[in-house]
Amino acid sequence: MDDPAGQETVMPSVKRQVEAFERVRAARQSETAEDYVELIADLISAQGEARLVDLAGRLGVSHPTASKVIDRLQREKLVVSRPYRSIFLTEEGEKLARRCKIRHQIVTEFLTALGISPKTAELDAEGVEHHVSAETIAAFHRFLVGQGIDVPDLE
Amino acid sequence: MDDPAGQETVMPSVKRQVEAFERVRAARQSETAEDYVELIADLISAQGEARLVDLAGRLGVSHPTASKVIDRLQREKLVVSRPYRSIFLTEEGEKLARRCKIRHQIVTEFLTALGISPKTAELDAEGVEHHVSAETIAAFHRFLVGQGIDVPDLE
DNA sequence: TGTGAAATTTAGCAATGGCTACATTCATTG
DNA sequence: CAATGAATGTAGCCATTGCTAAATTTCACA
Repeated sequence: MDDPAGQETVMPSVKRQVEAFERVRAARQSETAEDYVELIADLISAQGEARLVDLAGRLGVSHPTASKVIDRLQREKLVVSRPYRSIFLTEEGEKLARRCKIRHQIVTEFLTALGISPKTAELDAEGVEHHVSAETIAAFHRFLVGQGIDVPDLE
Repeated sequence: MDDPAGQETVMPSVKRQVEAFERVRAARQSETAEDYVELIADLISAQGEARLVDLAGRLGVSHPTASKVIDRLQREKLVVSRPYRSIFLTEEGEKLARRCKIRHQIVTEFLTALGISPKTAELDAEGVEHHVSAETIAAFHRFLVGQGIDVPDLE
């Protein structure tokens, strides 16, 4: 009983749809890590160090929650911290943070260039950034360059 | 110790950043519901009914997993199903599905119009769609219309 | 009509990320 | 140098969404 007569069925192939959902689930896995790592990098550059309180405060989350995530990131070698001390990024964490920051900027500027208000652009970018592929980022970048907007290079 | 001298600190305000992260967390809550509801609508329109197996198959997930999510959606009054029977949408579920489908289409067509390959556009749209605000959807829509591309109305 | 395969449900496990409440450590300052 | 308040850690709860394995129901067909 596939696609009964007279019905325009516009569904993606099972294979592609499964692939899409798998990618979304994978992104969900990395989203939290990316947000934390990016924030930690920002805090270090803004305040010289990243404390748990500030992280939790910026994320709008309780400190025990932030603490648990930091534990996970430490297990995943993205972050280092000693008890009661502030949080540092590993090499790998720094690399991830850099990539995320560039991607975040491109998405934000792209949305702004489309005529979206700065506030909405920032709010949406925070969610969208984790789901845009390299190809899409490249397209956003191309668009910005085409508009004569100066934007960080893609390495 | 805010913004030490000689350091260009480009961080959003705490308030806005918290708001952004809160919105992302809220979106995570609704993402699953939206994906399921949209899929159920598609399956019903394509095959006349939505069975658990097909749902799970399309999502790339085990059926017990899909079953648990359906339970939740039923608690949330988006879906109805009797034991061992196929799955239906409530009024509310149908409304949600319609909104999601339109949004999904606009995002996909927008990405495609930007020059992104159809495959990537579909893959990325699946993740992005849950994180674009009404304002951003409107901007995408405007862009498509500006390109002379025909696209469903925003109701 | 009976039976076996397919679909669904149920039980139970794990990881993640929320939370509150409480314990501990650090660091400032009186 | 001791005390107090802020920061951090720990324990334990919950919901969600993954999974596998096993029980149950439905249904089609021999």
